[in-house]
Amino acid sequence: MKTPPITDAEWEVMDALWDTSPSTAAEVCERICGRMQWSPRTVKTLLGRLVKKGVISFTPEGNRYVYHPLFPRSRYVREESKSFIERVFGGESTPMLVHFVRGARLSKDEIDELRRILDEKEEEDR
Amino acid sequence: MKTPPITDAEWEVMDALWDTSPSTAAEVCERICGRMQWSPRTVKTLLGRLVKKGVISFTPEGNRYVYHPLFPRSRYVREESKSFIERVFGGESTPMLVHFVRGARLSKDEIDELRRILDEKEEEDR
DNA sequence: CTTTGTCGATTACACTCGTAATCAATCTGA
DNA sequence: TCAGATTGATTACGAGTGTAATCGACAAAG
Repeated sequence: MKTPPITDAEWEVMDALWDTSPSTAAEVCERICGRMQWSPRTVKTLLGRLVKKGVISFTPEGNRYVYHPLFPRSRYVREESKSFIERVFGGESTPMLVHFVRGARLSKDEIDELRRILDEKEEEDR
Repeated sequence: MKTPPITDAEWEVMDALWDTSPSTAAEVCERICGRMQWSPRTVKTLLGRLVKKGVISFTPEGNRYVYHPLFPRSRYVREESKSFIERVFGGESTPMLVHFVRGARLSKDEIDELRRILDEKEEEDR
């Protein structure tokens, strides 16, 4: 099943749900309405749209709905990454890596971690 | 000067312009209308919007305009990257690097190149 | 000169997004 | 039991987007 595309505002809601689910609209709002300066209505609208898109689902519980994601976050990370790399680096992920590693500010530890990962990759390649 | 945000369709046009500029509307269309299945009208609309946004400019030449970008591509790459990392990795670029290096398929040469970059970074950090 | 094609400018139009208000049903506290 | 709070559903509405068509000016062709 293909993941439906979601917008910026919807990501915000999804992040709350991926973080803790299932959650009611009120619970989601509690986690993001402050930071986003959103009315609870806005959150409900977004939840409704996400349901209609098939990105989340819900279970009625008393008079309210308890919402839960239908896809793991990693799935969306993968797709967002793909379209980002596609658009900005023409689909080539190695130049992208070079670009970012070159531009990153990295501590000694982080540099070592990346070296370790490269070592592993070299291993498994053989 | 802050770069105005541009949409997906506008990126397509910008890519053509970054690739070869200055260019007339017809030249841009020649490069992308086929792939995008766009009418030349569409390209002209987009060029007009980009001008109005202040992303490109033009010089009248005879009865037509010759368009050119006002910002280098790298500038937009930087900003797109920032908002992507913001959204998907919560602004933390090191976890992002780890994620991508881990997931990449890299040749021996590419692994070595990345090692070299890491070495350089270690140098300059000291 | 007149016709025909092309240019940029203006206008179109349905769809999406962000941001909510309203409404009908239902729960809850007094 | 009854008024107020809360829920999801429906509706709103301006700005932005994708995708063009139309219009008036001008240039090239005949």
